[in-house]
Amino acid sequence: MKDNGMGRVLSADFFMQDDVLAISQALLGKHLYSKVGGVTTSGIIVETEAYRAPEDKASHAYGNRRTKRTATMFLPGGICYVYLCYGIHHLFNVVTGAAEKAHAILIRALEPCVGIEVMQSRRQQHRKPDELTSGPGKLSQALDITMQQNGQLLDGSQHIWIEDHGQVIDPEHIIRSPRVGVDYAEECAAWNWRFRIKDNSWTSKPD
DNA sequence: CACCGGATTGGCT
DNA sequence: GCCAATCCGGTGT
Repeated sequence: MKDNGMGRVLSADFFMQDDVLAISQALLGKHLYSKVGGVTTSGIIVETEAYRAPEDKASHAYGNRRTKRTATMFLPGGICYVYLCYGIHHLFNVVTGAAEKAHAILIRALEPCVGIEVMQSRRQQHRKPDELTSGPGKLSQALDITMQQNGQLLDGSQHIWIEDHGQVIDPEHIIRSPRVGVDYAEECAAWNWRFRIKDNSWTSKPD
């Protein structure tokens, strides 16, 4: 366990847990950091979604489908899974569980914390504070997360890591709802695998 | 090798 | 509220 003086970097033990739904909720209130090009930025995780192969039809790895893209998800928990969505947006996921279990958590929204001015400049014309990190594509742009980070370790030795700063989210303050944009996933689309901090203004739209 | 469509966003009607 | 942007993964021929 590494400590930079601010918080504890989450260790492999945390990400290797088997219950991706529990980890998705435990990540709320944790701090996601990026250090790319020597610049540090961070935000508090306020919204997550779980994706769990093989049974989850919304997962890229549904049915344990192994391709060049999904290979990352079959690696041991504690690494980044990044992919390009709609040819434009990089979406950032945390891989969890043991090797060969393709579990992943999409980070959907952050409350900006460190390096807000840098994030604003990366967001260019969309620098309104409430548009900085209130969506999975937005937060990747703000933290400069690209395909370069796909497969990287989250242990603090690379560009992306997650810290525990002691903030605890009361389970009663977590909203559970269906995931966004997975209408194609048939019965899985109704599963309440989206988790948000109640009354937090930084979560993504739609509600 | 052609086709379909997406874990989104922002601009325009 | 509608829809284009823009690339490539996945599937089937």
